[in-house]
Amino acid sequence: MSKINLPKTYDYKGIEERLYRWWEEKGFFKPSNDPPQPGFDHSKKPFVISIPPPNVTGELHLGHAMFVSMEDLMIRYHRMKGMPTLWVPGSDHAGIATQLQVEKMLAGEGLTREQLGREEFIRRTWAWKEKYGGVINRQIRRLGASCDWDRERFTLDAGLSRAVREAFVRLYRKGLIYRGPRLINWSPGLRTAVSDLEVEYSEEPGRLYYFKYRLAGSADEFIPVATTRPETILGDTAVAVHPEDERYRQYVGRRVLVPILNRAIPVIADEYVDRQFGGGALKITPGHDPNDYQIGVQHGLEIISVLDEAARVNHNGGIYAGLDRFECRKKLWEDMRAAGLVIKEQPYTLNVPRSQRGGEIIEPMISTQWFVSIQPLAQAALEVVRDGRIRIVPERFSKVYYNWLENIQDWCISRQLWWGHRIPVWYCGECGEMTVASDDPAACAVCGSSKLEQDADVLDTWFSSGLWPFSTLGWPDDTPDLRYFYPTSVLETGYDILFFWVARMIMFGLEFTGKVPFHTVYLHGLIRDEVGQKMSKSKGNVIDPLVVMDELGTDALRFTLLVGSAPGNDMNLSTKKVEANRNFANKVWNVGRFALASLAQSPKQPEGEVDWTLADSWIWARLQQLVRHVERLFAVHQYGEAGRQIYDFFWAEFADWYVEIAKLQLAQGGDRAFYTVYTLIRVLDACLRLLHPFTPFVTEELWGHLKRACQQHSERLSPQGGWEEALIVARWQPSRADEGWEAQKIADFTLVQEVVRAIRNLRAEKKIKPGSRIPAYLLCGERLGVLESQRDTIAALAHLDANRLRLAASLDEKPSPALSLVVAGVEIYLPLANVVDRETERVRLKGELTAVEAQIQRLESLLDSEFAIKAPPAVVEKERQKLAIFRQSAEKLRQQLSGLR
RNA sequence: GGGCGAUUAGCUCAGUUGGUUAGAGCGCUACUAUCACAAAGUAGAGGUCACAGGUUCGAGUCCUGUAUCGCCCACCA
Repeated sequence: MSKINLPKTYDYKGIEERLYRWWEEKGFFKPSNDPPQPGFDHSKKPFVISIPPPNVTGELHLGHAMFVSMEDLMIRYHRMKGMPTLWVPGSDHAGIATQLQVEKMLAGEGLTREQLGREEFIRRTWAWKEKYGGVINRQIRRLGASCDWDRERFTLDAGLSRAVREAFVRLYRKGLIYRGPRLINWSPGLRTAVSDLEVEYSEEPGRLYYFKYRLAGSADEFIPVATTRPETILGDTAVAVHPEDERYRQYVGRRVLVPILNRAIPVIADEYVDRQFGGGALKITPGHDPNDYQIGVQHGLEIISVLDEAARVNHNGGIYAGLDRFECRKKLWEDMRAAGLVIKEQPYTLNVPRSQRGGEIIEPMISTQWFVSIQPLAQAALEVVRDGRIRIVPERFSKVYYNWLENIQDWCISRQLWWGHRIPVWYCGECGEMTVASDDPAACAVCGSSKLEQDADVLDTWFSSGLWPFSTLGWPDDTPDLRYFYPTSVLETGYDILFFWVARMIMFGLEFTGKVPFHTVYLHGLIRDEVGQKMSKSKGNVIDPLVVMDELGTDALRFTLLVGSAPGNDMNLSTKKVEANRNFANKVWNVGRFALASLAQSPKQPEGEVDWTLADSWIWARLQQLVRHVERLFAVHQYGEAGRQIYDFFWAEFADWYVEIAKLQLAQGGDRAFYTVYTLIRVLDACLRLLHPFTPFVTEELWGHLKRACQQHSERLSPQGGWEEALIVARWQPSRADEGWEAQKIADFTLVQEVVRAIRNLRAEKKIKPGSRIPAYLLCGERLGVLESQRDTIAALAHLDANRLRLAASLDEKPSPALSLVVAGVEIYLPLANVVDRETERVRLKGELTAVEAQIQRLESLLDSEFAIKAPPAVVEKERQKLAIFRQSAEKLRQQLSGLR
């Protein structure tokens, strides 16, 4: 092998960064057809993805690595297909997460945000964002993300803030946003409202407390009631019983006394009450329980809040005012026990609502907040998926989506935070009326007073994320980007944010642009550790993608994530898998080295006509099949399966077989060598194109070497249409239909493979010295022509002595003594007297014969059944042929057996 | 309570228009420093495709049911 200056192992270090910088500097990440550029053509259909904006506070984790890999795959594929592609990057201001982060930093300085004041706190948060906010997107670059960084957006930047205000004002004017007191989920630690989605329920051991609700004006009558949260007794405004419950019917309409407080409240009847549970009666706390709230509203009950914003008991709690909710629970229960009101308590499994963010226990509370009337939006969002204008992949998630939207509650969008989009509503100090405006108003819209104060709350982070696909393209302005790139093509993300984000984008997209924001939703699964557990710092099972990229290369990580699981299915990741794919990258690299070295020694031009070998034709035919499969799989979003097939073809067929045969063909020199190099180059080039969306770095690097070497060598080696500037912008390998000759070549080559494998197998079994050249007879029957033409190949691959290799249709006198075997109807004899033991051979051949006879029997009965009549003729014919070959084989095995005697 | 997914080799997983000998990687066994690659090569062992029915000429694949595990939604105090 001539010297080529490529290292023996693929060394991604250095290559990845260099290539990424080069791609970016060259502008390859920008759409090939860009509205601001001269020659822009509006009629060309673009392919567009909006990135799921990672939290600006974030550090790269495998979830990011997953979506970046998947989206970059789609983007690179469509770019190579020649579509103008745009991948809009950005990040999310992540209200709560960021605010907590900055507060933590301040705490280090002994400061609180209250001490700083709102304005200064926000200034500090921006400073923090400028300093650390770029980390996540630098990490995303390392994955090879080919986003148009010139279009990078941040949910809190000026343009997007304007979009948020505009959206709010439009919804408000349409009557779809309202403000009012409602029972909401309150996070006492964060001191803010959160939406239903931000509450997670966890099963935890707790207690169920039974106690007496005494009837007013009666010394001994009481109704037994059970609760899991005794402190809420302070806010009870009724006791409910089932209307048909004989035990308590008599009490309905009378009044009972709230323990300790001795407030008199009514006994009401409601069918909601489960007679079987607890004492069969239900205390009603409309101020602190969602179900009780419903009942309270229906019955016109008083609603009493007993907790303040830190979940301490407020003035309504009488003597308990000022106590923390859990202290109160204890104290009140003790007092009730002392008062003889306690019946019993028992262990009980609770479903505790906890904050998705801090993990603290959420309190349902009455609070004045802003809400979106979600019904009309949800209806529209349901329709577009039902009628197929948006397709969700995998399809099963459509059902989940429907189910959620059909049961959706109004969305609480106000948060009592400082970091975020401030609600564009001003309250007049004179007349008290609201002014809702997209631009800061100078005066009250009602009375004209300038004494205005803006609402202190900010919007839920997901409100701005919901606008992302179009706000990033310039909405509410009618920009060229918006006109050309919207609606986007695919929205790709994890199924865990289907509700948080995807559904809201669909609702907002339809509402504000009148169009679906994307046509396809592709949902990937979550990444877990080797044994299927969620990765978490406390478990210590976290795999850091940055470390993996450092140690095994970006391509290896990407390929693993892309090929490791089916769409929507979770994936268990282990570094073992990444190692295997690192090995694959290395395999690609080394096939490349081989091709380049071969090229260096090849004749410049052929002198005669093209004369393809069987191997040449075979690999080409198989490549065409592969390209067609990949094309079909991509069309149905089966990217993993496509990658797997490319992997298998590349390794098990191209590298293991074609490259080995190429070595023989190259040794022949002349035109044979030239056309072998040509085939190597063409197939390698095609594979690099197919692999590029999966493993962009190794393919680009190798392709660059290949291109330069070919250009120096010969015009004849250029791909059709010439060499493109870079693989990232090269044409996707076109798929073409078979021309008719392929099936036979594949069948012929498969026979060669079978013969070679059979001989190798027997050699290994008989412990014949590896590499030693041994004699052989091949009795080929009607296959003589094919095998004769592959004589040298077979001899070399099976380590036969070419001078003592004899091929014939048949022989009257069989070689003996000899090891013998039959494969696909071909008889093979290895006349090696020293290893032949007649008895062992007899046993071995008998075993073979039994196996073949079993197959014959199976096929005979199959072909004798209705199968022969009802199955498609082609399928039946295939089985007939198999049977014929098995019969041949059986016949020959019998001969061999008798020859042993 | 409702819904979804998974169940295939020792382990981790593919297997999407149903086609008759079920694949990969890792691990395992034997052999191999030969010249693209030892991060490799060659050969091999290893599976009643969770279970029970059904549809079909034919089921890992479609239907029904069961079991186990996991997830989502709802939230009976």
